[in-house]
Amino acid sequence: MDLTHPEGGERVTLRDVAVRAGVHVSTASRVLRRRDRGTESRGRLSDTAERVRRIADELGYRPDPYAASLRTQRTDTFGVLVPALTDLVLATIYDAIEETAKERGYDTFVANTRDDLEEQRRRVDLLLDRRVDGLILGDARLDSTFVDELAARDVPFVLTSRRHGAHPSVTCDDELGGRLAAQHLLALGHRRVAVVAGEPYASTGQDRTRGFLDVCRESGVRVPASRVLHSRFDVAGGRAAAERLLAVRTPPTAVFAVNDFAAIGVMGALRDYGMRVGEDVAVVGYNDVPIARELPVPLSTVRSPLREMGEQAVAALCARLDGQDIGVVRLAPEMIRRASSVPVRRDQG
Amino acid sequence: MDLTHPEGGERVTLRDVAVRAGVHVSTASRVLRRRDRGTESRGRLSDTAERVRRIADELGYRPDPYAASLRTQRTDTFGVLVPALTDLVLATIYDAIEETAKERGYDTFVANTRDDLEEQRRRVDLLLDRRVDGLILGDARLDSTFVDELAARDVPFVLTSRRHGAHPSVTCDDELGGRLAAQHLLALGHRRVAVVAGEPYASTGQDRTRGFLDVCRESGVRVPASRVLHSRFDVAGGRAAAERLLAVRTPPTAVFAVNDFAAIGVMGALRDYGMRVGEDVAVVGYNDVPIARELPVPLSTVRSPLREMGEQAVAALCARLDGQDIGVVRLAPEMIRRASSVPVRRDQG
DNA sequence: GCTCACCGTGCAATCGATTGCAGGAAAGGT
DNA sequence: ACCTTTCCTGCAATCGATTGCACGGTGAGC
Repeated sequence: MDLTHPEGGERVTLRDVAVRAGVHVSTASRVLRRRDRGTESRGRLSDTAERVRRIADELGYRPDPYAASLRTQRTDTFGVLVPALTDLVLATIYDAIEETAKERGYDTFVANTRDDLEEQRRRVDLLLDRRVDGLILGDARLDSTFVDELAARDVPFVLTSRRHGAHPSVTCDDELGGRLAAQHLLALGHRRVAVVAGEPYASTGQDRTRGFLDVCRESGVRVPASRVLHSRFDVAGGRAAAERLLAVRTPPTAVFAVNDFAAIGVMGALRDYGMRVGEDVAVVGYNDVPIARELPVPLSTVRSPLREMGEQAVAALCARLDGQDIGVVRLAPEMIRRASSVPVRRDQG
Repeated sequence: MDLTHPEGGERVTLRDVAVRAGVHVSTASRVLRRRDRGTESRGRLSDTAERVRRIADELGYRPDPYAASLRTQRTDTFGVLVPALTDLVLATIYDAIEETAKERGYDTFVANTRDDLEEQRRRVDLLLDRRVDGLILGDARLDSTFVDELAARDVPFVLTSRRHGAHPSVTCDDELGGRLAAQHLLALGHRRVAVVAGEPYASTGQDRTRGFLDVCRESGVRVPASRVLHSRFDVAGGRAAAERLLAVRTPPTAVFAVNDFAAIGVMGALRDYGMRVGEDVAVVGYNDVPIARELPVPLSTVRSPLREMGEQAVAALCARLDGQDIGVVRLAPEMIRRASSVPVRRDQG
């Protein structure tokens, strides 16, 4: 067996490379470290450097990132917190975060917090134990001072998906998104409208709902509190809210759900009540996830730039680590009209 | 300011605790390390131990996991590879993996490989650089020898979602699942059936398709090759395949898609061709993701125990690290009947 | 009262890298 | 030809923990 190139056995360390190349380990470190910097173009390599690199390649040397961080006090990793990866919205944002971070030389650690305050604290502590260089939080809650505490502790972080006060964040302009939805439904002639508003502690639901209601008010359309219901952001949540909305004498002719999955739940409830989506009740969602357009009744929705949010969140965190000051970034939403929302019928009055 | 308890400043190290407690750092290490073992019950603590613990708590000491792994050569972390976290099926499995791993004292690193062979190699190397104690692969490809190579390198791993030869794996019994789908559709009287078969390199799609076709053959129902189409596992993939299936003189009366999202894509295509799901063409999916039952036409599907797969995959990997031999585990699927598949009509014959 | 075992503690090496400092060689300037 | 600058390299300390070894004290056993 070829003991000089251990495959499944012991790892090749910098020392192995150095010994083999007949140089000191510090020399080997410098040579290999420079390579990473990419400043290759500046002049030819010395013989030694050439040799060290060749041997490192031959031996399949891979530096131990932990040993390096121990010394440098940097880990080149980010921690990412999400309420749940099974939520396609957050999964998409995380996907973009991971990809962008990698391009910039960072690895990421994700953690699910199930929107639980205790879990949020625990997971952040675990991530900080792992010496992450910064955090991206996708689960900020308006009813918690946790992000304020983080800021006070000087932990570098950026919020995404949900914003929180003046803390650095990259989100969709949800208030505008809510306004677009309202303008759309009102333009179709709907006057008896309802909102499936999401969790009260999430800025997403709150802002979308506020924008929506603001436009209604400005247009003189009254929306009683009984037609604005909080809900979970998933299918079951939308369904539960819709069941309450429909169990009245004059149900709404249009429902704005602040999340596509909740909107799908609303559609399910409508079906069970014998009502046709679009024809009997208009439904508008939020985010424009890929299935929205393929549903048996394609879902009208407000598109939010999910991947862009992830990308910019990483950019913002990097900028922050560079000492720059990033503020609150809001990306533009776009109204997508589909078959689930059509003009109100006369008899729906 | 209270310099004895640095909040945002330098970290508290074991040395700080030791000095403060008036003991050697090794003593502090031993005391705190024993706590983790949980063998607390065995007798009262010595004064020293008591003091060290108290001080560690007061100072908010948190051990540096990297420094520890450097010495112990264990990281208590697993690496997890998935084709994409934006696929709810894999996200759900990962969610269970993460939770189970944490219960057993392991942190996890996830990586997306987009089902790309190059990326798969790269990401595994990065995970191994990070000294993960083991890998869980959710993206094994039948057209690649990568897992064979990993096995040859003695890297501890377990496959999930997709199996590969005799390598340790925890999957759904997909062949049985395919059989269930076929039995269901044939029992409804369908004879002109089609399969949206997923990617050819995934055991999931392959096994489900094989099971389905086996039952058809055993029942004397011929399924021409033109009605078995490969596809991506997402909505767009199902839609593309369905468009080809429907662009013929006598389209099938039933379609089995090996994935719920692909099934939703099929439903979208049917709608655009003016056909009604369930009434004109039966559709059966696979996995029973939560939206399946809330779709305007609820989707019949083969339920696979996704969370259980994740849990057992972790258990299997732990067992393997304990030196035990785990074989190929297949969990039972279940047929869920809903409105998207109804008895064939006379005129469809 | 003596011996042996055991427990608690300290010492120092170690894991695998990075980096400030210093010495020597080569290159460049006058 | 001499001095200065620059570059390359080696030495050794360091990051924050863990752990084998040795030593001293205490308690048990006879």
